[in-house]
Formats: sequence, structure tokens, C-alpha cells
Amino acid sequence: MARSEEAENFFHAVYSAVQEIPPGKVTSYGHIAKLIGTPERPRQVGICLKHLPVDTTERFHHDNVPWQRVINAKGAVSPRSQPAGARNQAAALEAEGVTVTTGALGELMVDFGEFGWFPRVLPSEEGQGLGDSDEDGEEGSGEDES
DNA sequence: GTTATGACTTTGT
DNA sequence: GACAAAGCCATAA
Repeated sequence: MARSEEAENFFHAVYSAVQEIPPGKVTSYGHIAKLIGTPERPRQVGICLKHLPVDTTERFHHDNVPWQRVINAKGAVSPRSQPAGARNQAAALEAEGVTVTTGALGELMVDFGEFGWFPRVLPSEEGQGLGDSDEDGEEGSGEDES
């Protein structure tokens, strides 16, 4: 039944979460998955971005959703099976002001300490999201754990 | 209609 | 600390 609508809602939530990402910052799939209420389904988040409509007539499209700011938990962009696409994503991130390091293996590792990581807290919002629940957080460099 | 793959993460050894 | 395996949903063949 509403599976289709649920799926659409899932997509919508992912796009909204990605749109909420401020410029100069990046987030991971698991993060968005958690934001939308599915911390156990990060894969679907990637699928959502993969199916991100390029049609500017849609509510969300490639030009409106900074999907490039979404990276994997390893702190590097996903090669997805096409280094060109990943590299393009890295180039876009650099254009945003994000420092991306190219590994010898062709891994595009994102350098955090330079811009900071997107807050990993749940604004407790759903649906509308976009709230400004700016948790502020710590931003300071070195927040990450390691 | 079924099988296989994918823009990943988490847990276990 | 590092490597390996399992799980999820949707698209494509």
C-alpha cells in the first residue's frame, strides 16, 4: 500500500536533509539516514541520491540538492563504480571550499578539520525539517573521534 | 515474476 | 587496529 508513498517520503526526506547541508560542509549517508529516521538503512540514502531527478521541474533536482556534499562514513567520496563521477564530486566539493585529498589509490578523501563536519544531532524534526535547529555543536576542529 | 547489483553502514572475529 | 560478512530497498536485466 502506502509503500510507494512511504518510499517517496523517504526520498523526499533524503533530499530535504541534503538540502539542509550548509555550504562548505559535508555529511555522510548514515547521518542522513538517521536524520530521516532510518539509521539502519544508509544504502537507501545513496540510492535516493542516485535516483535524484535531474529534471529542474521536479521539487528536488541535481541542481537543487547538493548531493555532492554527501560522502561515505570513511570520510571519502564514493567511487560508485565510476572514478570520473567521484572525481567530479570531489571537484564540486573543492569548488565549495572543501578540501579534498586524492589518495594514491584514487580515493578522494575529504579533509575535515578544514571546514568541519555537519552536526550529527537529530533536530527531532520530521517532514518539514529544514528547521534551523542549529544545534551549533562543536564545530571546533577536532571534534571527531578517532 | 525472479535474480543480481548498488552512490553504504554496522557488527563480529 | 584491520579485515570480513550480513542487511536493507529500489532499479535494471
